[in-house]
Amino acid sequence: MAEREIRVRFAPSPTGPLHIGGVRTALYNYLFARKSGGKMILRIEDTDQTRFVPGAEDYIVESLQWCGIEFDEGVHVGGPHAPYRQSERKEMYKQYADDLLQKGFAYYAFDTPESLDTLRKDAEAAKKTFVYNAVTRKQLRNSLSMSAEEVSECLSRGDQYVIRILIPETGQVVVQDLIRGTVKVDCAQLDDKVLYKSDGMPTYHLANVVDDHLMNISHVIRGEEWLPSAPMHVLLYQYFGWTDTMPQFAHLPLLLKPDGNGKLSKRDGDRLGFPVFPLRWTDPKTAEVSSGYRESGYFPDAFINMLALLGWNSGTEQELFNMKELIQAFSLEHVGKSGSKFDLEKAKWFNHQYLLQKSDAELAAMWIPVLREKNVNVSEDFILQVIPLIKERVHFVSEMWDQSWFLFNNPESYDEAIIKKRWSPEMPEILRNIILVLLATEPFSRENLETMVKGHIQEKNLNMGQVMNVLRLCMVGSSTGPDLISMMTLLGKDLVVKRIENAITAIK
RNA sequence: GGUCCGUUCGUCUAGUCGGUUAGGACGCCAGGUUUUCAUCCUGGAAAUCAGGGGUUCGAGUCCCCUACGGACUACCA
Repeated sequence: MAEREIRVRFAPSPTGPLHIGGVRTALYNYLFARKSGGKMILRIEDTDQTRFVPGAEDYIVESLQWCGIEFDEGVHVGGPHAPYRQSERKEMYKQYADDLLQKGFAYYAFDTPESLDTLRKDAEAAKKTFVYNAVTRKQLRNSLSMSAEEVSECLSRGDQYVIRILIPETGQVVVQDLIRGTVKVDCAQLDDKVLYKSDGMPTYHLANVVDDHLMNISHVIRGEEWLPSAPMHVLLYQYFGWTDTMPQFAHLPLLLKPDGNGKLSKRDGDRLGFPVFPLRWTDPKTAEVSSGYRESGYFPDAFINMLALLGWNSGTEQELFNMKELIQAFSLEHVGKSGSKFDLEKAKWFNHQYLLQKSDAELAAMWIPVLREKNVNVSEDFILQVIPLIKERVHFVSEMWDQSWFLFNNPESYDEAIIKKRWSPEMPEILRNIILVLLATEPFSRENLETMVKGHIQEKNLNMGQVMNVLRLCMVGSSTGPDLISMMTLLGKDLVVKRIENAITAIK
């Protein structure tokens, strides 16, 4: 077969925010396209008008942009196959449905939704499943069971109708899946799905196949939930006579709930306390807010790295990949077959790794707005000195304040447990002597401080651990925090002395 | 219920040509460093490869069965 240009698409439905499973699908498409020098297309599948959610499309575009997933063609960037919104392609689909009708691969059906609903309920009551297929279609109201006159009468009268695919009574359909291998299904198991709805819109199945063909898509990489309908899609390609340009399929495994089983859903995030959406989303109807990775402080590259490894691996022991490296290393062959559970701890670890990779200046730029909000008015230079002291201790920029507030504000209380453990009646006297030493330390540099303070403690034969920890208590109010001497250097002589005096007065 | 897909440490996974002490990472535990905590370093526990049958000198790897899990089963995508 001749070399075919690689063209893949990500085709979400704007029915709400894109969840991380969708982002991962987009990512794998993107990596696959970039790896092979192919094109990446964003198509919006909005054929269901009843489920349209305002803002969802913009949300999808913004999310993907934040993730660094770029498109060569699509609803927001245009391209040779525009429009890329299926609602705007509405007029194009009818002719394809008609084509199928003409070839006898599809038929009109006049059953009302209510009548079908009743049939389904009856079947359910009899512990069976109603299927619109070879065994039932002759008993239903359609162009197969009705006379030609009756059909044209219904049509000219303007009766509501749908167009259904005609599944062969016998035979097999074979789907070649890049991830799952050969999947065979008996036609008898398939049902006559609606291709064209009574509102004049195609269903996913028709629109999807037609657009993939028209847009010359070479590979369909989508979620596993589409695997059961893939045989019908293959059949459609056969019916249209497009088998020689039919895309190759790859059905991705699902993202599962971290606890228990089942696929990850919006509710799980709320329940387990982690975002399932890339960006924060406010439901336009209910005003309900769902958290996002961006707002939770994840770096896009960390988020993408984490997501990429949920279902794919490089085959090596490398775990940290930037987008460039992901593109280089990606291959569908290394995509797993089984669903993977999201792991919050590992997601945090990834973010920590990326935070460590950022320069102090980058972190300062992200942190300063947070500090300003807390009315912290210190020089940028000071902030730049704080960052190296605390960056190793946090997963997120948002956690930096908790690790450093005492460098900006004096402690107002002192940990009782530490007082009990380290404080002694002679401590005020010892501290006063240390203040004297501090006052004599000139310049107040890290090196000087260290030799002066430690030298004094040794000289006076004091307990190093006790004094140092009390000094930390004076500075921080508790027993945690970065290196003591570094903190004291940063705080400066006046503040250090003041904090010791404060502590002496406060602790009795 | 039916159809299809799946099943290696708690979690993400390596393993793609049958011969490995079944490897790595997160998390967990211990020791070291840091006179604190975190980081970091070292080490450890952790998978009878879902179970059972085959095939084979030899099976996580091939075949069959069973179990369990999941997806789908709309004029939704």
